[in-house]
Amino acid sequence: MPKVGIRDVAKLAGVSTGTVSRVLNDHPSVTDELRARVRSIIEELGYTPDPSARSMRSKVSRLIGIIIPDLTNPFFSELVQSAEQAAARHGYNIIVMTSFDHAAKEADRIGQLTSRKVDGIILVPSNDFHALKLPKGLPIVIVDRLLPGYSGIAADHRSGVCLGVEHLVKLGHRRIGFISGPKDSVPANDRLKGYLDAMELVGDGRQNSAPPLIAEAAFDYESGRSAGNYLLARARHERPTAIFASSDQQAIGCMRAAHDLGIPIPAALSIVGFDGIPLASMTTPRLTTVKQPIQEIAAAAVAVLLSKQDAPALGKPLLLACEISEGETTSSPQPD
Amino acid sequence: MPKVGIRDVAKLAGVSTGTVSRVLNDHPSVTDELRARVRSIIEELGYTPDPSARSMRSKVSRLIGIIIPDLTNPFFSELVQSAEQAAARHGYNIIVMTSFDHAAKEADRIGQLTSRKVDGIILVPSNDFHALKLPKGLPIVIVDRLLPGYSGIAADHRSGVCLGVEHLVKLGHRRIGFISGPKDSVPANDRLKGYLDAMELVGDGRQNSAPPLIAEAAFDYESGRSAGNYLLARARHERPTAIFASSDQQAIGCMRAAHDLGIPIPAALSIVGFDGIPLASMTTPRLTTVKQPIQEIAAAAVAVLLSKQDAPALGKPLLLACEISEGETTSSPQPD
DNA sequence: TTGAAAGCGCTAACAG
DNA sequence: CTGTTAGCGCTTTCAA
Repeated sequence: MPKVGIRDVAKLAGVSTGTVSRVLNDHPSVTDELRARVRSIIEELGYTPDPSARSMRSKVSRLIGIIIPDLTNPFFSELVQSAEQAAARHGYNIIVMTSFDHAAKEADRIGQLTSRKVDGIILVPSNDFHALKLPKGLPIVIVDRLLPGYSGIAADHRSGVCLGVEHLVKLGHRRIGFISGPKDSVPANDRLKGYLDAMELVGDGRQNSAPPLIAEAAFDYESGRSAGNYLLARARHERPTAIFASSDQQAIGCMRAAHDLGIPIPAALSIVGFDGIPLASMTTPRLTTVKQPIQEIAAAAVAVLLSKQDAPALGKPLLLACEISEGETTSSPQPD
Repeated sequence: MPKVGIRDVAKLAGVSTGTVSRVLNDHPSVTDELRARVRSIIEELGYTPDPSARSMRSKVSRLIGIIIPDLTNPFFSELVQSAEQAAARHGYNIIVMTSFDHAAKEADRIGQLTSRKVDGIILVPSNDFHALKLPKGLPIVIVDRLLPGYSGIAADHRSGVCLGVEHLVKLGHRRIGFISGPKDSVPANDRLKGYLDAMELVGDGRQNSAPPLIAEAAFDYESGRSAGNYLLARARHERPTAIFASSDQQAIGCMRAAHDLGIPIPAALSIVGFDGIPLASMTTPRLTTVKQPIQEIAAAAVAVLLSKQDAPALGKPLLLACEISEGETTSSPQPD
């Protein structure tokens, strides 16, 4: 089968290759009649334009690159999946790359994507990221881990966490612990701010001399477990009656810590997580969590890229609202 | 900055574009001296060849497509990540696509990848997959869900499950329940065979009149939970003392079922899962599971593709060994 | 071993 | 509105 090219179509339709090309690209200046004829021939021949040739001439590859720190993280895999769907709706495909939170690898990947001539990049910056040198001319949108000085798209972590903590407050909790993320992470700090916002309204209900109710940790399970142990290993009257964790994985680790200490959930301890990954609904008991609008974030990122309005380098980030997903790890506190 | 092309390099090096091209492609017939000179100029100019132009002439895109049913499934996301790494080591990039277990979408995606001129496709076929019409000439390797009549690469599910069940047997279990996967799934059936293999050696220790110890289910959490309820909702003497689940998610669902029925794990019920996803080590108690060699599978798939030896259409599948990962959900059975 | 030159399949001026 | 034509940046004969 001698591969069918644009000239075959042109010949059979009795038009020039130029016209076929214009039909292909939905150029307005083609008679409806011709357009129809060409379309049917294309159909008949099963012709598909060669993307390389196209990209070479037009500087458009219909390819979007997405770089994330770790695909094993359910949050990111859902992000990628959502981006893939959004892109597919526009005839775009996705090249995925993993940076493993390694700035050098990340820079390399950006270079690869640039030379591949992708039409845009969705980037979740690595944590040890410092000087981002964005290849200019290439639209790039920062997602989730917003960088100070760059605009981007993310969930509104601050108000989301606030929402979750307020939920606990409404249930009657006052001594509410917080497991934060790594302190050099922008989203982690936003989440911390959300916690502080909420706590300011109610006071934290503990003596000034009492140990702090905030534990810093990485976002993973083990760190959450350690942080949970730290927060819970104290006398009952100064132990938090509820804990808000900055990630679902942390929350689940914290559940483990509580379990090992013989603290029943939610009877003696309420726990709320953050992220809303599938995992959250597979724990026993099911985790109450603040759900990030992952699909919306991905769709917005793709939309920005396709609209060619390369994200204004210093504009305001687009923040999307979270919502609470109630599970079985929250209840009113027991009287002391 | 006027983009640097191959002629710039050629000019500066005082050679022809042909020579530069040959250096780029490691063509043997270039003097070491020239090769060195050209290389240094390339370095100096920071020249990177245009993949589109390259691909157009040479029919090589350095792109690999990977189609999976669902990126949200941790098994697949790890597979994709591993493939990405393996590909990157060879200068290849990955285009991901999700089929959502939808045969039509899958066919469409295969078409897209074909017209993108990817150098190969890694395919985890959708479940409602029937007639796969593989575009010939395009290397494609079937992974995980092997298709009868096609060769491919997968974990050795059968012997893996056998391993897990034998582990239970060694602990002293005889009444071992099994949660199978959907019956039209090849891997699910392989896993079932592994269970039967192992049980044949020991007998299943139940009266012939007793209800069967096998429950069919989808691979997800909720299905595992239902199946667990089914297997456990019976009198103690005919209830299994151990359950092997065909997936970790099922196993976790089953843990939930046991919990709700007040059956302590592992004291009154041992559970073993299958897959070895990160999730398995985040449950309380930690899940004992049979781990698939995901990285090896991905690496092998990429290797097959790059070696251009398009997987022999009817050859024998390559089966990679699983290993057991011991958690806290298994122990010897309590005496009745 | 190297250079010269002919395209790969398509798009985008430029005419008409 | 449509046809003609000149390349896009590279690889690859074909000669030298």
